[in-house]
Amino acid sequence: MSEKASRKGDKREAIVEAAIEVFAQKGFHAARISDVARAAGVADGTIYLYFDNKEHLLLSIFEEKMDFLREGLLAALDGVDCPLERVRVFARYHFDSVRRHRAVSEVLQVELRLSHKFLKDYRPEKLWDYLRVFEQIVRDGQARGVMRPDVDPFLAKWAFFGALDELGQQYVLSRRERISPDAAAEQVADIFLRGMATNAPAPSR
Amino acid sequence: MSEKASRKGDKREAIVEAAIEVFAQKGFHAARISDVARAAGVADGTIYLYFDNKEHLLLSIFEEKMDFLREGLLAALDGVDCPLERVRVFARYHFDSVRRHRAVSEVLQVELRLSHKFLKDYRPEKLWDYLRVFEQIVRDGQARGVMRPDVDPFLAKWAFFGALDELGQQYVLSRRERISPDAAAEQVADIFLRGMATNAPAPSR
DNA sequence: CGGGAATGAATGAAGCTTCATTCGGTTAGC
DNA sequence: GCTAACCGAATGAAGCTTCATTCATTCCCG
Repeated sequence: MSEKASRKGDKREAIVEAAIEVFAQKGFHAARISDVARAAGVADGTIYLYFDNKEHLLLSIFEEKMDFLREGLLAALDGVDCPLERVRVFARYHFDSVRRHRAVSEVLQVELRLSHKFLKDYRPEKLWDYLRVFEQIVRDGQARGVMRPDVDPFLAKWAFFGALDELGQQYVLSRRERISPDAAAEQVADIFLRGMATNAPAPSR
Repeated sequence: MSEKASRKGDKREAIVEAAIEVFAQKGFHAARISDVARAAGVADGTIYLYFDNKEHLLLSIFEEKMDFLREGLLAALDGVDCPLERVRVFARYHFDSVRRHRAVSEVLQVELRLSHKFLKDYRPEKLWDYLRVFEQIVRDGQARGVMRPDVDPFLAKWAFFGALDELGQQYVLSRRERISPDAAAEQVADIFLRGMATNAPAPSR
């Protein structure tokens, strides 16, 4: 029953998940459509029933997974009021996502950058949405007086993301031998919190 | 005279510089050998007199330019004693390099990551040498008591580099409209210095 | 049986690499 | 001093491989 009911979406879903694994493993460029097809258990041509071309398949992964990540982030932040604490939760959530969705992270870390740079008209709006959450946390923190007003939220956002992303990449590349995601999260949070907080925190409210 | 004396190295050099421009512009994958050859003013086949293959050409760029960057960094740090100040100089030097060698930066930012991840046996030792300078600054700072001992120099190194690299990338991508390299350098330095410094600096010696 | 979904072999473009050939300059012989 | 033989850097057209994509055919469900 349930197998049949979800039949339609199943194949598309299988292709997406297979593509994530294959792209993470070999990289988008080196991955062949036939690799993805084999991993998904479908024929080469079937992929073209669901996606216009190889590139479109990649972009679909970006869009869908970034949406998914952002939603998880908002859920993780839900109920956390203090901007300082929200920064810490952000860092923890990010590294937790890397650990739990390793292949997705690998694809995003490498291919999203590449696509943004070289695909003529692709703008990673979904990534920006994700990061805008951090920017807003900083603005809130400044409005509440718990973060220094001379921090530039725009620059801080990219610095913070760069730190998260680079450590995430090292974690993934090093096959988790050298880096503990938990330690990385606390370290990045510590540095940025001390870096951005006002010396004398305003009274909590 | 001098033209003849330097005749030999000239062509190789021309190819490397042309490749940097072309790779920065189109990306390694999309760049054709014939593009590089045309830009360098040589024939396609000539490139293979100096480089084993396309990939080797790319790796040569990494090796040579990272060496160059590290030497410049050491020169910039020369005579700067205080670890805190050295962090600031590092950040300034990095963004200055991005601004002054935009094409090189673009190639390193994108292709070095890719190569590290997907070329079976390429380890970007030269990048690690560059970053090890930062790690050593932190260790010195801790030994002198001006940086918190609970900062992990290894993690801090990657976080710092991630922040520099991401902002550098945004600067390059945005065609320098939104980001001032100077502001970025000060912002990253500020955050990391406040993030890593001990509250009460030890007496300077 | 009808029709949409799926197949996978065939196609053809793309571009890295090769290599037979060219050509300017250097050496050696007279 | 002049010419001939040689050298090896440089050339660039063509070969060869590698896939992304297509589409005629088959399959299977209702």
